[in-house]
Amino acid sequence: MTGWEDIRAEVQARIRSGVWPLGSAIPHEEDLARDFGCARATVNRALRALAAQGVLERRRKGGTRVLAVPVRKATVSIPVIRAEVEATGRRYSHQIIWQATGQENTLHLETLHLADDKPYAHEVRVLHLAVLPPLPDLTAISINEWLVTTVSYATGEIAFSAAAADAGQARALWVPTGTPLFVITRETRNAAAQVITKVLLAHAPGYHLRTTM
Amino acid sequence: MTGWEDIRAEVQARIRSGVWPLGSAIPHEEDLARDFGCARATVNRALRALAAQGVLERRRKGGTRVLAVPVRKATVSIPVIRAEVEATGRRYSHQIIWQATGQENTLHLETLHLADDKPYAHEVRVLHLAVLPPLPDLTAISINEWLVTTVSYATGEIAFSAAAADAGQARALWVPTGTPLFVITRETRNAAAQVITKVLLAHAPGYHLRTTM
DNA sequence: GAGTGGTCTAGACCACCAA
DNA sequence: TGGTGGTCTAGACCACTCC
Repeated sequence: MTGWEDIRAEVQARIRSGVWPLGSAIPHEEDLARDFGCARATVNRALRALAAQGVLERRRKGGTRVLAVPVRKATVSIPVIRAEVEATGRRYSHQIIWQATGQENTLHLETLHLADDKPYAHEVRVLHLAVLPPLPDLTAISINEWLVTTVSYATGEIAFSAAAADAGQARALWVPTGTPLFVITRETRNAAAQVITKVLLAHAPGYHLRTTM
Repeated sequence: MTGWEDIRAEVQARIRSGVWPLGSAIPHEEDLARDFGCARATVNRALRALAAQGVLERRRKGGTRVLAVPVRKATVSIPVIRAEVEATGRRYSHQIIWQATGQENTLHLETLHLADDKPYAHEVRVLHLAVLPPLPDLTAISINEWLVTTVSYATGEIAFSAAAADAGQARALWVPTGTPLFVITRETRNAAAQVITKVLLAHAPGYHLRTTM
């Protein structure tokens, strides 16, 4: 009857109804546990979930407060491109358009990802070889997929934007220069905060990145 | 010494090193708890976190297995536009460009969001009035912000894409027709799965949606 | 049906940080 | 420095599913 999901819903209801206004502090876990007639751990689970959603802000000693500015948070999946293509029933392939070694032991790679032999996404990547194991044969497995399965879990930043196709992207994706492209840029670092790779991925027109709230 | 984060790291290490190959099943929580010398709840917390990350797949009775295709998951914040603008130190304002009532008790709204009086984003929205409380004065508070603070937590779908500016967007955002725009479309439903609102939000050039992994 | 993850409890200790 | 959230434990019951 009083699962942590129920408590999450009840807390949300109290915020929405104004019992706990935006920006205000809410009672401590122990008080809430007594109110709801459950263990503190159950309250804790509910409040942690709300904090992860962006509804609450929690601080040791500072207590829990309702965020003054509600923020919707959505989780987006960044799949391996091969899986993304095959999920739509198409055949995946990729071509290395160009590669060169750069300064500081880096490898620059320009790759075209295809779905049923039609351009799907154009990728420009810089790899920092010093912080990576020896590379595999990149014609057999895309660098994208190899990194995900090989490198230990890493942190990084992602940015999504729209940009006009430059000459290289236009040629690779069979579109006129200036065509709007959905662009994902990523910078990935290993556990020691060393940059592993930087990527700029431009998707062919029609691409949508979908998620649910 | 053996916190749930340590266990998560250890499980990830075993997956990465091939002890537990992609697609394979891993031991039950109880076994792992004995191995790691901790309570089952601690293992559970770690494995749940990995499942949320997209590393593991868990099913009652079916056990836990390593996903065959690793998926990176990133959480993006969808802020209220006013807060988003003010976070950059600029002054927020908005204008209702056009509105009209449509079929089935709907309200169509075209809004321009501004930062320091320069176009920031162009919004086209359909509201289903039957499932909403009476609307406020929309010149005082943007519909965006009112919905977030008023409507009970809702589910919905979001999609990100790139599109060429149409005539209306171009006029509102002071850009030529055809300019690449970052577009967010949203469909929000209430707890009864009734559609509350649909939005198409086109951002002025230069917009980036950022997040971390 | 039975095995596995999902969750709750009551108690405890700890880490952090605002007062 | 004391209060608050973060976490761990040992045990228990439950719900979902695969067999």
